[in-house]
Amino acid sequence: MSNKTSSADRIRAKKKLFLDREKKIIDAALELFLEQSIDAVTVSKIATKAGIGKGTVYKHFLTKNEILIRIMLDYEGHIAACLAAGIRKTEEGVAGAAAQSYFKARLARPDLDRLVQQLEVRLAYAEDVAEQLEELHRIRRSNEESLSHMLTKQIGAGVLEDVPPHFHYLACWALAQGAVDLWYSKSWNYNHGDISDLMEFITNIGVTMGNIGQYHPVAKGTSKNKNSKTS
Amino acid sequence: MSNKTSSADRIRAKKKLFLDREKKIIDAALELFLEQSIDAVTVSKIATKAGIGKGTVYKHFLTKNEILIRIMLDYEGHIAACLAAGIRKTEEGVAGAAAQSYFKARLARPDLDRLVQQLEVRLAYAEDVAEQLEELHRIRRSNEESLSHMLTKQIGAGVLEDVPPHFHYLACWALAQGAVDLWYSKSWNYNHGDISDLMEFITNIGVTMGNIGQYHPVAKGTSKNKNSKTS
Amino acid sequence: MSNKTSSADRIRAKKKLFLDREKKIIDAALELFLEQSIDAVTVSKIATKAGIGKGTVYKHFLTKNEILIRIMLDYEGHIAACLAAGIRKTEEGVAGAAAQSYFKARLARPDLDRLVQQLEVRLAYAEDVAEQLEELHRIRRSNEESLSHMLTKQIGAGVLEDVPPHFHYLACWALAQGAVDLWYSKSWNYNHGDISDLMEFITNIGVTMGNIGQYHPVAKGTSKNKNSKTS
Amino acid sequence: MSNKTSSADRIRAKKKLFLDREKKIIDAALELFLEQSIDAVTVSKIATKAGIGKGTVYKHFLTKNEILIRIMLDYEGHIAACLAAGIRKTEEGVAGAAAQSYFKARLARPDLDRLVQQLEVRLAYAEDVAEQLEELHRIRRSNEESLSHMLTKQIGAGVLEDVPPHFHYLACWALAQGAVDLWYSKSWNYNHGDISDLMEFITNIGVTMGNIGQYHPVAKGTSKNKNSKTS
DNA sequence: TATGAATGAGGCTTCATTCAT
DNA sequence: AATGAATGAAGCCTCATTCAT
Repeated sequence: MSNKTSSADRIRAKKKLFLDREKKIIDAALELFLEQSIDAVTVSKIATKAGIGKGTVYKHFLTKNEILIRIMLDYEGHIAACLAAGIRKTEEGVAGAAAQSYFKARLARPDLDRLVQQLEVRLAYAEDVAEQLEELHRIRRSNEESLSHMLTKQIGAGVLEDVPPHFHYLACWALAQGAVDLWYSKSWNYNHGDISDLMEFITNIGVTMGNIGQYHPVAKGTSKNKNSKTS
Repeated sequence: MSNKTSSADRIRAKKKLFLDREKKIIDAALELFLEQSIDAVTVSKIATKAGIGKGTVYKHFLTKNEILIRIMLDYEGHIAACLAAGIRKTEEGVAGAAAQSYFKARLARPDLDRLVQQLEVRLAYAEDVAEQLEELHRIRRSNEESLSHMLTKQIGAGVLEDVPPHFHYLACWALAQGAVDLWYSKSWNYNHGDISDLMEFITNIGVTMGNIGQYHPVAKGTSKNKNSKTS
Repeated sequence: MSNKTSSADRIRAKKKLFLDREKKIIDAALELFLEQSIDAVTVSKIATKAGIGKGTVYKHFLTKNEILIRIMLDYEGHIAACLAAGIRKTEEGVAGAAAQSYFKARLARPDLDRLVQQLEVRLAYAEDVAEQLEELHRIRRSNEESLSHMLTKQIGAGVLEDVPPHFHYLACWALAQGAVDLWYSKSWNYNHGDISDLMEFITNIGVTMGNIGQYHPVAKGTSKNKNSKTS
Repeated sequence: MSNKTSSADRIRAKKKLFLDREKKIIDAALELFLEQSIDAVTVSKIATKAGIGKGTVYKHFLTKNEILIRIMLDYEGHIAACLAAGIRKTEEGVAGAAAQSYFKARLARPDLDRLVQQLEVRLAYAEDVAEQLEELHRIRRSNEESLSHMLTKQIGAGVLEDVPPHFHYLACWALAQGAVDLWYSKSWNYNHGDISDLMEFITNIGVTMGNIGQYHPVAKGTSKNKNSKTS
């Protein structure tokens, strides 16, 4: 009997080892993607960084693209969960909680968020992961119904402008998307010391965009203009 | 004398032919980039599509990357010009003209705009075009001063929220960026029939974001909700 | 335990196989270089001749130039060793042993020697192997000190002409270099049947050049002039 | 009649122009070959340096190789002439004049001499200039008969060692060849300030190699060893 | 089961030569 | 006659994937 137990243990241990290795691969890939050009990341490098052999990588992922898609799925799952939580809060009465959560989630790791955007572009035409890519979109859309329901209510309440409800969340998505791009854009002179204030400013816009009625600019420490007229 | 003239003519004709060929290459590249994955576009394919030999491409561009950067520079120059025109209008009193122009310009050819975004990512680490990439950023920044000046005035006038002026145009940039992404995103269920209304909605947000005071939702035909409560 | 042993054995066998393949590549390259123009030898041809895939070559050598440099280093190492042995003999009292050894070594495989000379010219401006090229020169110079020491002694003893010691070995080097060129020169009418006698004649000069005092022409069977006046 | 004359003049002028241009091409090629790697010299560069169009080059030379061979033939013709003059002097009684002239000629422009050596290697397998290459060898051999005749006499006189006469001039050729290589070799530590003394030393060896009887080391200023025992 | 050597398709680029003007 | 744009063969190298050990 102890034999059986130890055998089961061994199997379990092996499984754990296998899963650990999978995570190692993902992490290694992620690290590499974030520190260098995407094209520069080869399967070889990933394997080396993960501390395993190149062949082993293919025991876990059928193709290189599957590693990429896996990173994307993991990330989008996380974002979707955050959004879902935000939606729940909104439904419980906290106005703007959904957008707030969404922005916060996406701006928490802008580097990773941007990476996922870029990976998506690479894989757009990849046939070997077309199905998983569809899964990715499904995850993104997973909250659409709740969002629509929520927004329709708010439109009905006169809080939000009366446009098709998806206009609201799509605009919100667009702004978040752009905010992430902005974070890493080399095109602007702005002082990067401002970055969190800037993101707060943008988040605030995202939370209130489409709102009807008085716009409430303020926000705690956003204004850094000493001699502002409103102060 | 007629000899001289015809000789000059001939040279001029040759130069024109040469420049035409350059445009042909760019156009061929563009067409291919827009219809398939960027990695799938090879110099060979470009040459074939342009109806010329592979070697000829290298008479016009030092490297493949120079073709890409050229596409980008051409485009960004156009955008910058549109923005500059908008800024002028704003300064002449047309409120929101700058943002309006900017959004219009970028959403006029969202496919091209998106391509340029993607090309930029590819070239981020390319050493052979580092300088031209810097030039690209210079073009983008070329209007920053005018923008800052204009926005500072509007902040002073109490029209815009009192934050560092660049917050305003960066937020605007972010939203435009995201709007373009949205256009081609496959992640959403929304009816693409809506697309121009949606973009108008977003543009409207872009034009008024950061504005203080009453938000004016309407816009001509934006609302398509037949049984909206406000109607 | 047998398991461990066999595992270690397997690893060792693998390593040997790998090194064997390296030798195969070198040999294939060598064979090709010796039978056709250097420019005509492509990596593809080398791989084919070695019976392996093109990509495999790059598992062993970072660039094509590294194959060339490797051939050169191997050869120069051998020559330097021969010279070193000759120097030792000279120091033990065998007059002229160093020069003798040197000539013998270089003329043992004049084709290979000449190839190395030519490869060096090709690589003179190659940036990717600049360092290894320096190593090559280091190998060549590795015996300079011993040579200088030895020659200084002989100059002191009045055996050699009193010029800076390096004059002697450089002259010797030059003659050897030229002798190799001569071997394969197509410019001369001389009967190639003579070749070894000719080389012996030259070697003899090399061994005695710079010697003071009676020159001893003879040498065993060098003279083939039947009706020479001195006979 | 003046018409005819001017027409003839014009033709003559044209011919001169044509020949001038040919020289320009050769000179440009030469200059380039001497200042950079041989492979780096393209027909384009030659044309540019010569100040003419690429196509024009092909009006003068059928292929690129013909330019190379032309450089070689010009040079070898010069060397052969120098040697011929030396031979004449020797026959007039000046001992060693032939070898002396030969060494002097080849060491006058060691860079050019070396270039020709290298070009020869490149063209060894070139089919398009095989014939001209043969011509090159013919030039080199053009003095063989005189040399043989001269040397046979000296052997008969007991001045030179009794070996086939070509042994003597081949050995001499080899040393000259090697001396040129030595000039540009990067493999040696010797002080390049010595170079002309070194070459004089080698020339001296070349002139006396194969001589029977007392070796006369000296030579005017060759010895730089202050405390030499023979002084 | 893990490994990493082997593979070869395919990308970018160069340059001698041609030929229409 | 002079030109230089056009050409495309051919070279080097990369890397995702396979497979024997």
